[in-house]
Amino acid sequence: MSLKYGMLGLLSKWDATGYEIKKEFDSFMSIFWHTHLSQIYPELSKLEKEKLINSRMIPQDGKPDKKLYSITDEGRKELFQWLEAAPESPNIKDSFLMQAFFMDNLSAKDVIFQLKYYQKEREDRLKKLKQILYEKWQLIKEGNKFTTRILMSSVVLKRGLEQEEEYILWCKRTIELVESMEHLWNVEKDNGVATVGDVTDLLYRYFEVEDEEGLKSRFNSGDFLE
Amino acid sequence: MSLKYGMLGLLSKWDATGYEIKKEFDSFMSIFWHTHLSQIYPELSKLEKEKLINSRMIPQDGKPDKKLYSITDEGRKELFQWLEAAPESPNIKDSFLMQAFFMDNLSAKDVIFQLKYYQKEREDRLKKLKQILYEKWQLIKEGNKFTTRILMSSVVLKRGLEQEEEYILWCKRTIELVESMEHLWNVEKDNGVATVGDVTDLLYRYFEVEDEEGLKSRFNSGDFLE
DNA sequence: AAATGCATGTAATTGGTTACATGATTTC
DNA sequence: GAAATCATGTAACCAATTACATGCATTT
Repeated sequence: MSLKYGMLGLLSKWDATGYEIKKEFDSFMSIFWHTHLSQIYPELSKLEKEKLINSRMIPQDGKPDKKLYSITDEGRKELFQWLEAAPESPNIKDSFLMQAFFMDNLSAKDVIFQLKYYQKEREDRLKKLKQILYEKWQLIKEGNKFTTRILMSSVVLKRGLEQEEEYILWCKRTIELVESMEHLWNVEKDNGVATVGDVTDLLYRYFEVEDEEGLKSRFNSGDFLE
Repeated sequence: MSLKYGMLGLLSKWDATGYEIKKEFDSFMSIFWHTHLSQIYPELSKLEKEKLINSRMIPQDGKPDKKLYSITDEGRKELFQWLEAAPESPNIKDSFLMQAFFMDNLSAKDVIFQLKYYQKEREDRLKKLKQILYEKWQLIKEGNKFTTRILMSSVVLKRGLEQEEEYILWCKRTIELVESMEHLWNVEKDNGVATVGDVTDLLYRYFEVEDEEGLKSRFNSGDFLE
């Protein structure tokens, strides 16, 4: 349902072709969404049928003709209605975390390998983000105008950066933890048991608490009765 | 594609019915996935046809009969293959961030309202998570066994907590920033302009940097040539 | 010569959501 | 008396991905 509004949102700023919309989804908007050309084109046709946007053909030389879309007044109205509507409650789908959740089936070495691999993926994402944002920052400084548009892009970008940085940090800390608990895998292989006491110090450090009380207050927000 | 493995993963730990699987997705696994009963039941039938799981009917009194599923050796094999496979690159879909990205179309007051609303959603999620985790922690302490299974759940849970806490913090900081920049909306209404210089101090604080150099080094990781 | 970019789309398939359908028991 | 819990499913629909299809210009 959100793709529609992402497209209307873009077209509320500039006229664009499907191809250009896709590029925007691949750069800045990759912070919060991703889609395919084969989804964009039918969606554009649909929005045009609903009269939320309209199009005109632009002939080009040396390049294929393009179909430039503009938002209509009805389109703007529908966009604003969505912006004012109650935000959807988050429904996260993080397939890597799902994988990690079941990685006790792997050897410690393999777990670390997967974590390092994924850390790199996130680092690449962060690098790409920073590149996009550095370019935007140069443009903003040149124009020397600070608008609400720039403000709202900036806060979203901040979230994007944070998200990547935090995930990378988690990967690093988790790799360290698994390394320091590698013996757990051997203990289990020999049908032995490790007690909770054996690992409390490592756990406290990982959860960034001082002691049992810290862990308790981290898990227990003190308002169970709701 | 991941739902399949989430279900196989669960069934690799305990036998379960569709209804029980759903409950697990609604509690701990809500950190990284969500689904519906109407997706789980057909998926179970499909997995049984593929011989990755099998089922037996359990009659109950006072409650409807239930269909208990177990994983097969082939199912385990396919699960392990997935665990060893290269993690998918993240494809985030965050409809609230998309909304926020276009909120320059709203008044500052409305932006703040939406941010506060969403902050509360995230706070509720965090509270729920903490509750689940506190209960798990009690169980772990009682059992006094620390296994690789508990380790991998713990690291995933850490990520879940972090994610919520960071998002809430971002909401708070962004509300503050928008409040302190409310004048931008009035400036634009009067067709005026605010210069970048007018807001640099606020931006530095928001991006947690000291000065232009800090901002630059935050955006520019120094490795553009890749 | 091969790959990438520009530019548009369709078709087939899979994945996910909402609505519908049933029915007993327990809790508020 | 109403709502929630337990328990299973189907049907319809919408969203998203992968594969297919074309073709010229530019870059490697």
